[in-house]
Amino acid sequence: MTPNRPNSDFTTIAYTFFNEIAIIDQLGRNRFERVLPDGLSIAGFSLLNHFVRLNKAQDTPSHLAKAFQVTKGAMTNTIHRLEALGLVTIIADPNDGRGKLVSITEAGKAARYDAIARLAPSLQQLAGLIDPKELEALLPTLMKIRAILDENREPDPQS
Amino acid sequence: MTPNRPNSDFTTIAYTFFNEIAIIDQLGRNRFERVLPDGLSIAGFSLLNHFVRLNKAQDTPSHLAKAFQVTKGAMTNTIHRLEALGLVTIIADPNDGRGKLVSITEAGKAARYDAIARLAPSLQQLAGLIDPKELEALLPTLMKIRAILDENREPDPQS
DNA sequence: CGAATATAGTTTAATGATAAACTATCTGTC
DNA sequence: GACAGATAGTTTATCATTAAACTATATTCG
Repeated sequence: MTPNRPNSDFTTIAYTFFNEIAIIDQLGRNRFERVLPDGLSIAGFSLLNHFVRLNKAQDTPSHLAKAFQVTKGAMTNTIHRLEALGLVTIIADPNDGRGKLVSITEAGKAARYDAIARLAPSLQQLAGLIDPKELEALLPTLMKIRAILDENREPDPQS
Repeated sequence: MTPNRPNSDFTTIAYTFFNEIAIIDQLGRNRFERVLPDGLSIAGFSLLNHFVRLNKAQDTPSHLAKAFQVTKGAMTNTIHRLEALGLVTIIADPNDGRGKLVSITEAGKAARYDAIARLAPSLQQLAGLIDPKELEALLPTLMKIRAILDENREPDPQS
């Protein structure tokens, strides 16, 4: 694709790689979204899942934004939507006048559980079509690449 | 993550996989966007690149939408933006009153070439950090997964 | 202490995308 | 040849996101 220049090999591989990644992301996202209960986005589900998986009682918006690598504005939006659905609560941080503390509610835990249950058939189908070993074999390299991209982005996203 | 249920192995692997994919997509996209000339989006660049790589003189919006797996509305938007920049032309299809034909302009080819040149340093950096062989080794499985997801989505996106 | 700076969160404008409704044209079939 | 249905493209409303400007509170240090 790129006119004669060194590393045009790498260029082609990288281009193909990112292209496949983008399409898989799109298809995976789409498949997931279709199945999520009304009003719950992937971002919202991920946040609920974060609380349950890490067994966290509370977390700050700014820490959440960093954990999910989105801007503070995006996190404000996600949290407020979840709050409107009654799936999280937001309180002022008693120890820091600037901060807030987000907690998952019982309804939030239930919504997460429900979302996982709804997701099951879709995953079941995939499990029959993709060899889990083959999928698993990709993970170490993907994680390595992710870490490299993460460490080497130009400036940080607005933080 | 999922309460005791068969295939919870696969569930965990799939969850991790899609999570890594999403982050890599986001970071890769971001890295790419920063470097693109003003007003040119990844979608726009991909379109220009499509014309040059496949050496196509013309293509229809609907074919392009299918090729890139986006909705017709998204393609309308992408094409109109490129047209506003003078990078493509849009004419009525003489053989089909419903259709249009999109062509890349000389300015469009130049913009694509320029974008690739701007991208080079970023790729150069990555080439030094990621083993091309390791990256390449991922491609067959990624492509297989992409094909499986593609063939097995519930309904087609609005087509 | 007080001023400069950093950090937490919100808001605004813009982007690229989707889904769905809509218009216009084409195609097949009775 | 007409009508039902398919197909091409646009438009509208909505979404999740970013970047940047903004407010408010904390922290650091001279």
